[in-house]
Amino acid sequence: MTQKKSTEKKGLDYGMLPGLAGYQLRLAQIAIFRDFSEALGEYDVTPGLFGILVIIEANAGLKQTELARAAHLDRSTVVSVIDNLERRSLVERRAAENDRRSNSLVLTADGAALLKKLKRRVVDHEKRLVEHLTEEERGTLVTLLQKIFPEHR
Amino acid sequence: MTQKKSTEKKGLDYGMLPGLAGYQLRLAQIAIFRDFSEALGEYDVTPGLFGILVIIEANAGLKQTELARAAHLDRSTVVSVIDNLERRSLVERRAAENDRRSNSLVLTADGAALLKKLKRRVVDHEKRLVEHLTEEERGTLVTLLQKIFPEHR
DNA sequence: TATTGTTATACTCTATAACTATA
DNA sequence: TATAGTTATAGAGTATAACAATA
Repeated sequence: MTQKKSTEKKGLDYGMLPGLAGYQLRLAQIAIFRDFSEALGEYDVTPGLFGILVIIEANAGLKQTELARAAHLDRSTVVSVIDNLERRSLVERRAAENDRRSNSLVLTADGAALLKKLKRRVVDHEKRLVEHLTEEERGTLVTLLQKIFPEHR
Repeated sequence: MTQKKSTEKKGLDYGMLPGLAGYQLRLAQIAIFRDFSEALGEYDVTPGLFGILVIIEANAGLKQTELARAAHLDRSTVVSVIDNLERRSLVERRAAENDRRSNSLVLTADGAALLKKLKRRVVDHEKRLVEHLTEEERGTLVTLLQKIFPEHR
């Protein structure tokens, strides 16, 4: 009931959707995923995988269950993710000290080298992403999002 | 290299992730999806399905291909989505006028009635979502997201 | 008993390619 | 030739449940 020019030919009416933060978040997510994949396409690394590599690098030796919690994944899902990264020689499962049930996850040299390249791409991607925003707006956006999901206390 | 208190026991280091708008968007998305599903759980409607119902309501008679473009889905994906909604008697495929290849999509009476209920839930969900934001911050957030993904020109 | 990693399995969402009927 | 919808198929990404080894 907001827009009147309906018989114009192309533009559909999105109803209440554009006013919903949840919907805008969803759209932004889609745009981001596509640009991210394009930017890192040749390396076959999704946003999720990138995040996992960063977390392993920043917490060398962490256990699979810890990674699961950090990445909001089930333990069983982490198994296949690490299988994947280990197959590609980016990550290694090491025997953990003190607990023979656990694995300690570390980046291999290859993994660390790749991550370095990925980070540069991601920074470029991030710039593209917010290129229509001023530096201040970008900061505001991150702050507002953190308020919605206060994970990093 | 930003945080120092690493041996504290629980809190992992997220490296560069928290500063990335793309990452915060991703986290917010996860939180939203979970709360949305919980809010509409008994109706078995995802954020995506909700959006599709809204678009069909706001553009009664639109064709499947038009819906595909609007919802960023492939034509073939729309087929199963509409199969699903039609099976649940929420949407109807009608013969389109002027073109016997196309279907015209409309909400059924049941679909319209359900959507009315869903909208109330979604408004509540949205309130919860942004409850840590002021009204002004909420407006700012939507505006900033629209700038990232300027779909609604 | 509880926890870690694993397996087997399945479900959702999505896309690609080839087909059909119309245009 | 081109387009609308469909089918068959496949691939991510994810979860649940049950299990063996270890705590």
